[in-house]
Amino acid sequence: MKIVTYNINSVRIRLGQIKTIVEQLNPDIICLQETKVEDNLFPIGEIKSLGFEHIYISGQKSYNGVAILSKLPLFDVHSLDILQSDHKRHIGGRLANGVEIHNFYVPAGGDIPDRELNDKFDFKLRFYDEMSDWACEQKGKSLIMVGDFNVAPLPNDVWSHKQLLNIVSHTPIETDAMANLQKTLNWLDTARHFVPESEKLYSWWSYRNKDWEKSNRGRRLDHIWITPDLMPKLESFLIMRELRNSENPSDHVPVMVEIRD
DNA sequence: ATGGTGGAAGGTCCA
Repeated sequence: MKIVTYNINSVRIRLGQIKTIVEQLNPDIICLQETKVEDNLFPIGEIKSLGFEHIYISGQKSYNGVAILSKLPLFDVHSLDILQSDHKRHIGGRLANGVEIHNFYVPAGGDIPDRELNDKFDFKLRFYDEMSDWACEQKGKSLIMVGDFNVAPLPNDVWSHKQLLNIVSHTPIETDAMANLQKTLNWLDTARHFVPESEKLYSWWSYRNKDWEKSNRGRRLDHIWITPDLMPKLESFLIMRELRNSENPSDHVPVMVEIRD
């Protein structure tokens, strides 16, 4: 079973990228973030025609929005409202084999890395605390948690550890919050299971760099974590870097893991 | 200290 996570930054203008993902990876499940569309305007028909019979959406106008596109049915699908914000930032459900999939879009947190000066940064940190509380309640389950977590945890998850230590997404208070979440169920960061921590690894490059590939100032913001019981089933991992060069790309690229059924 | 780009909405916010 192949699972992809992709911050698509508007599902309606990037159906072509979904088609490319299907052609090149043929995933069973695609988890999207930042769909940026209300549910009644979601392009259900187009995505069904790409082979995803089961589509689960939790969208809102203009901002946020998550979706799970699946060839397999999910059960007890639900959308958590973390911090009662009305932001659509989670959708999850359970596969027939009992494994649960949870798709999160963690708040970006604004520009100023100070929770006193910046409400969005405070919101992000509280969101992580809520996720940790939620994870503690899931003890004993087989879980796959994916999404845009908006934190690059390790020194080689950013282009310059030193230069990003005070930049939102890589500050110690954020990487600590993420580490706390990771400790809750001893989550495995699948990317670093396959790619050693000594290697640079990114899933996002800003739109604001003239030549993203030449400057290569990336960050690894998109993650696929699993509970340790699933570790023996891991088959492969891929970051679909080339999609950053597609026509009209998202600033994120898809991240994929393959797990034996 | 600032601006660089993009999406959606719609005379601006969020990333």
